[in-house]
Amino acid sequence: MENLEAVARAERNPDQTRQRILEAAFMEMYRNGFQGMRLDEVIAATELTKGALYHHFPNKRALGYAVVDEVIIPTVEAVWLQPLKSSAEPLQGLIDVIEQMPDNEHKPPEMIRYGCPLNNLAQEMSPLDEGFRQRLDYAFRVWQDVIQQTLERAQQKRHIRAGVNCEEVATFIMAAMEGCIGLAKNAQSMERLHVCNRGLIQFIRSLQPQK
Amino acid sequence: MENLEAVARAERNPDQTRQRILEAAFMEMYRNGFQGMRLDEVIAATELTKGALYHHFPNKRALGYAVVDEVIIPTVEAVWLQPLKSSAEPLQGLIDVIEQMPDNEHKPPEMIRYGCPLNNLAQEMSPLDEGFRQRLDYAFRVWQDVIQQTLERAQQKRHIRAGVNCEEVATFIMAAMEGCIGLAKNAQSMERLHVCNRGLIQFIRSLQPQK
DNA sequence: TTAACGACAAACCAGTTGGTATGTCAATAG
DNA sequence: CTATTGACATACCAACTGGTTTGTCGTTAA
Repeated sequence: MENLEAVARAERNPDQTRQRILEAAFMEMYRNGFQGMRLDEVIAATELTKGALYHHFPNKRALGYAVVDEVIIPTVEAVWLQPLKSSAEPLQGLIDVIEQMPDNEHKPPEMIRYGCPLNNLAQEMSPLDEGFRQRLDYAFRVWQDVIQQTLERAQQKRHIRAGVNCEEVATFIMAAMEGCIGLAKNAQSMERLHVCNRGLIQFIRSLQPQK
Repeated sequence: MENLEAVARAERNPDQTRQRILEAAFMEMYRNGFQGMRLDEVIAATELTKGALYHHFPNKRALGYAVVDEVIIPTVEAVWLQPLKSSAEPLQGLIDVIEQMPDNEHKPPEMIRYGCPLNNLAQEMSPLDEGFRQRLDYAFRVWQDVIQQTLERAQQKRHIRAGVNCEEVATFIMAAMEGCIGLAKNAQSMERLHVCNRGLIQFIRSLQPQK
């Protein structure tokens, strides 16, 4: 009785099944893009069936949206935003996040090989699908806000000059980070990521007051 | 006789046919990515047939490679590199190129809507196909070299500090440019491109000697 | 004059893809 | 005890997609 229930619970757990689908779909989208993701591959990875997938998601697009909302955005928040929010030294915290970028989130090769999941999807889908675009734009704006707040904290501590336009600079830093990752991904070179990041850090340091 | 030849030449011009295919394929790839490009759409745009397409290109991938080699790379050279090479004032020339970015190459909306053809393809294909990756990596390196040479000229003219590492900075500038375009594309906002570009120009100005 | 060839056209094909219709089965409500 | 429902499984399909085969026709070389 107990045993049977346990088995049944293990085999039939809708929330867990849904989560497995989301994670498999994320990996497929990360590697092949949304258009390149094949539902058959998601099914194979989850060891489920097409019926199961279409029970949880009405179509491919809805699955893609759910991956953005429930996987990508929470991951960005956890990996990029949380460390910034919680750093006591805002400017150094920002530099630390950039320097630790390659080690973060996924194993190092993953990031060099496939780039940033958020930006990948944005570049692929934003001209093609307004639903994707809006979701990804939201993610970028949240991210930018956190960078901006970090810069403003640094400004209050006199770690960067008073004349610096924090909103403008935050926009640029975020764009530059994505640019660095993209370039390193195309070169398939960790060295290139480091070189590029050093340029970015040099920019951030240039915001400091001249002694 | 003359007339017949002229008609025949107009209707049967292999080089021109090939070029028409390349241009139509480029537009399809620019809008939908390589994987998203449908050969049927290329055929429809050229008003040719599948037989004609496969007469000029052995398969889809070879067509994609040819688009990179014969359309994208020459365009990058003409639009981005030539102005830099020929500018008498290197540093201001670099800034001008960035400021005129939205107007350049294609009509303004085109660039905001679909981004940079080179970077789009790089982000989509570099993890999936080594042939694409190498071609696009070559394009990025040529581009970077030109920026680096421009910076070195500026350095000789004492327009930027002697201590600046021109290779590192060139890498970063190129990455940041792509990042700015990508961000603006996701936001579908020209204003955002300008904001982001101002950050980049601020960085370039920070390389100047302090007075 | 004719055989070969280059440049395409038309028709066709096999594999893949997103999506659907139907069936099964255990849990739960009444 | 039974009807219903949620959570899947199985089988299937129409549309599409890259690619191939075969055919046409004007030009060119021998």
